[in-house]
Amino acid sequence: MTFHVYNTLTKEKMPFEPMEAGVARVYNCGPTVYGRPHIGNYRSFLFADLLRRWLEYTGLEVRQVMNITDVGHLTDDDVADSGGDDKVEAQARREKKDPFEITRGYTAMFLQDMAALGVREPEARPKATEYIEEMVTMVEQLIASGHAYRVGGNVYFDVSTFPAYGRLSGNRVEDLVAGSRVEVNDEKRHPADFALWKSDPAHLMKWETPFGADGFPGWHIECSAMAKALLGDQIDIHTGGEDNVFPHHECEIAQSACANGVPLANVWMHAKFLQVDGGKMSKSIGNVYTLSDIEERGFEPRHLRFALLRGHYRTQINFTWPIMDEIRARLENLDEVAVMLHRILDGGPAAADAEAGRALLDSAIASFEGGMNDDLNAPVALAALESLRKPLLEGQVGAAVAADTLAFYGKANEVFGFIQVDKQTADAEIEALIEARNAAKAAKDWTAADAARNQLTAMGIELQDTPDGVVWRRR
RNA sequence: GGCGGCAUGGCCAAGUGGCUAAGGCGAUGGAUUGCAAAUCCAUUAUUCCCCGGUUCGAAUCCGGGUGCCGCCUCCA
Repeated sequence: MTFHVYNTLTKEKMPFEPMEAGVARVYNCGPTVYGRPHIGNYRSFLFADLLRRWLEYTGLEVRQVMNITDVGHLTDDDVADSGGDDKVEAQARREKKDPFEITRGYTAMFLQDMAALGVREPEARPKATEYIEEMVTMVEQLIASGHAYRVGGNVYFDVSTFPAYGRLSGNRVEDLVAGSRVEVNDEKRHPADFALWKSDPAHLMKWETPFGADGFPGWHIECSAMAKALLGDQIDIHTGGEDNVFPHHECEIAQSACANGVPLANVWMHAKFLQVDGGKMSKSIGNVYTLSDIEERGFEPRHLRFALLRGHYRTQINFTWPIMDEIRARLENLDEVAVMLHRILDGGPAAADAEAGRALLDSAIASFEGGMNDDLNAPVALAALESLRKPLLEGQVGAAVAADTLAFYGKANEVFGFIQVDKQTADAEIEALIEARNAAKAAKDWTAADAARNQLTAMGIELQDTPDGVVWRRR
């Protein structure tokens, strides 16, 4: 089975076929760095990471680009004289800092969180401020080809020149006008036209361009320009959160297609929003969590990674603390699968027949790959990994199969990235305590034996007394 | 007002026309244990939000209702 992906543009699952054999070009819409990213943001970035890792698993070279938006989008595009109210500048005023300091600081925070969550570095993380020239070039092209028009220092895209506008989101231009709640902007020929470039002397982040001395880019042009600069006119997959569908991606599609003459992306994939406590997360409820909040509650970043990848990316999933507790328990069990496999490879008890369990492994692999190939069905793939545990506990796995299982488990974890697959080694202190307890047990000195065990428990070491002696694992 | 998504056991989460509705977490009883933990055995949805309909047959399709969520306005 080949990898099938759901394409928001066609509303269908289709086999994924990269334009260039063996290479997938992927662009992910990244964060606007005006604040600390929260667990909702993480979900869509983790989805992008999962996609990239699965493409790699299938043998493709992945050329992945995720932008960093360090120019604030306007909070209100329709008011021409918006007074420079953009999110980055608003935050800068709140913190009494230079807007460039703001974006630098939050970019660093974002990258730190991504690293902690085990997100692989994309090929490039372009910053919008470093591609102003490319944006200007694209805007000029759009003007020259009649898809955009200037009104003073402002430039707007003319949606009437792109009939497919609205296809991605299912919006019709007429409805957009009817549903518009914002003031009519007299400058625009059509209310649905969107800004490519704006000018405002009061703006702090501004650039001198052919459109004026005090300009800054519109909402959507940066992604079109950066995708083109780094991946080419046409790419395989473009991803983002579901909120990006409209207007952001709809506008990208229009301006890129009109500037480049080819469709921007063949496949558009969108991750659903994360809910918290069964609803929208909100600052007033106080459940807009960041990675630090997760860690303060005693969880590791990989627990959150698991929690956010546990559901299919196109279904809305919920985040609650009890769910995190469940995740912790599940992850301990997944870790233990690796522990048990290492134990067998080190000569521990295994099924007499070295090939025992082969069929179980084969079906787990088939189920894992089948799940992921079906539009990244992570729950099915995870179930396949969890199904490996029982045969191991029951001693149904032979030495040869254990070796192959461990190899597969490692590969599978290259995709999920939250399981402890490497062998857990004991240090001298742990060995000594285990020895001390064994000795105390032999002498029936239960107080001393329990003291040693409690000490190990405090160190996160769980002892398991088996008929073959004591074994341990980290918890 | 316009457009769209989702609703499966105590919890999480697959399944989208046909074997006994995956898998996990948890719970209860028993075994085991110096006591625990871990483990093993057994039990834990005759049923898939509600009401109709289509069909030999539906959790899966259609109509209506209810609830939650999203987009249309910055947002992953």
